[in-house]
Amino acid sequence: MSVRVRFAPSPTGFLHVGGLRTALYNYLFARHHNGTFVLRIEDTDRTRLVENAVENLIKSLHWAGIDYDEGPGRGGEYGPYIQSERLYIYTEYAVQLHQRGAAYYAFDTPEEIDEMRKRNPAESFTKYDRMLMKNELTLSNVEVMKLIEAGKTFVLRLKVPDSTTIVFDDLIRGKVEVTANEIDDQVLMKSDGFPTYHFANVVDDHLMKITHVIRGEEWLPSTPKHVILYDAFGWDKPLFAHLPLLLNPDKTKLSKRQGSAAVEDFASEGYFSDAFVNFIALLGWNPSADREIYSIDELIESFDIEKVNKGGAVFDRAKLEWINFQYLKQKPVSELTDILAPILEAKDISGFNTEYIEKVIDLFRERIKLVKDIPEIAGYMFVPPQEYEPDYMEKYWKANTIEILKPLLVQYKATDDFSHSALYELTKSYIEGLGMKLKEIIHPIRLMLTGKSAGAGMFETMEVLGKDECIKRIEEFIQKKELEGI
RNA sequence: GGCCCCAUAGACUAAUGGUUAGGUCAUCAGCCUUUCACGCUGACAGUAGCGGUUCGAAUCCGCUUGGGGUCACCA
Repeated sequence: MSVRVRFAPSPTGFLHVGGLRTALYNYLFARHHNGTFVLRIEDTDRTRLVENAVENLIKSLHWAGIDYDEGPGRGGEYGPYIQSERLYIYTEYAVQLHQRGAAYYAFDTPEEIDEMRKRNPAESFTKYDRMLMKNELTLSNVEVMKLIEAGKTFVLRLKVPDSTTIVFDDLIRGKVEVTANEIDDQVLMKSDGFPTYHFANVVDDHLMKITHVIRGEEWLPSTPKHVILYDAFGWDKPLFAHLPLLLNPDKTKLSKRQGSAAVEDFASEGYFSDAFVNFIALLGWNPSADREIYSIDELIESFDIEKVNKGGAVFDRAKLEWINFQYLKQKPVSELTDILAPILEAKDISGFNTEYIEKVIDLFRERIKLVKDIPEIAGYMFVPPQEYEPDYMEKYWKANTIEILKPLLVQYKATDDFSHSALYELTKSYIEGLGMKLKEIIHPIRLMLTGKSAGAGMFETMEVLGKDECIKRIEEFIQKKELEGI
């Protein structure tokens, strides 16, 4: 039987990083087994619907390079893939489940249920008390009919079997056991006619022939309810695999409160999607541990759901940045230019051709974390420095600096070869001829050209900046200094 | 609190009964040097605790401790 897995997010906002990891593992599993990866939208909570959430979800998945075989916008023979379009299906199966005696109708109002829960505040577990509430088990058939005819709303509840033990196998955790007494009579169909997650997810996974349910660990406690449903319908169960959670630095479930948890934020911050996926993949699983950088094909090739860790993994930004940097070093410069160009444009920096931008990128790619850092760290490559670091000035600008510089400037003007190696030779022989060290002149030059103490190699920077620009900046700086001197 | 899950250094992980417990990030130090980075070299640092099984335990079992998840007409 061929493998079929699904990613089933609810469209309540943006794709969560944890959601992306779940999607990724499903994707890796499907591709590894030449199976099918389904995207299903679980939008059965009408109170939490968010505009454009589905589009955002798909956009983020697309950014990450995770493509699905069946789902919204793509079709497939088990559609529709949006649960709100499948209501007639759930209704049908709800009736069937009721006929099998595995579920019952209940007429309690939310207030009555609240009251029931408050009745035993000391109780550690406030299960729906099926024998004390208003439902089919406590009312006569006549009373039930009356309530329905009176237009009273009702829900369908799962009739959890008494005193049995629910057992299921988890691919990652092994055998999990829960006694049925601990399980609540879960609402399956809400009074608005929509199914709850628990019901819709079981019906859909069955109808969509899902073979492996790979989802976050937060679903582990409700899995016994799902198992009861499969058994009540007499359906084969899929295999379950509950992934460890992604954690905040304080070990709680990864949330937006502690830094970013939305995939699109990382995209807009400028992380590379392949680097991000690489990083996420290694949170909870590692193909071998002898290296950190893996292509998506390598991840697919070696993915093994049974080797996924059980414990939660802290999302560590420092490691993300390091991995992103490894990709940054390797990327073709054209790809980086495509990223930088619009950023420059947004900052009203224009008039630079691609060739120049590429040179700037190569000069700085090992000095930045993200491409978007370039305008900040290397703004002087595009606009002459507006200010000069006082400390740096203090340290390297001496009373005689201008006198030393002037003859050198003449030589710079005279040379036709403004390559970094030629500049190096020229400068070095000049300064050593004065009995000085190279660094004694490099710092003043850096100051005049960039205003900053930190930057790329000086002569490399000069080469990229170009002869005209360098001379212009030096002359203007000297002029200004001399004016100040008067 | 009940139930469930989990536990290798600050973080991510490897080692599925036999290794001086390996790698990576972070941190620290040194080297390189033209500043900042990169790079290179090295260092620090771990099997939560206690019992048991075994010739032998990070690995299997139990207890304790710690952490997390979950207990809705949310997913």
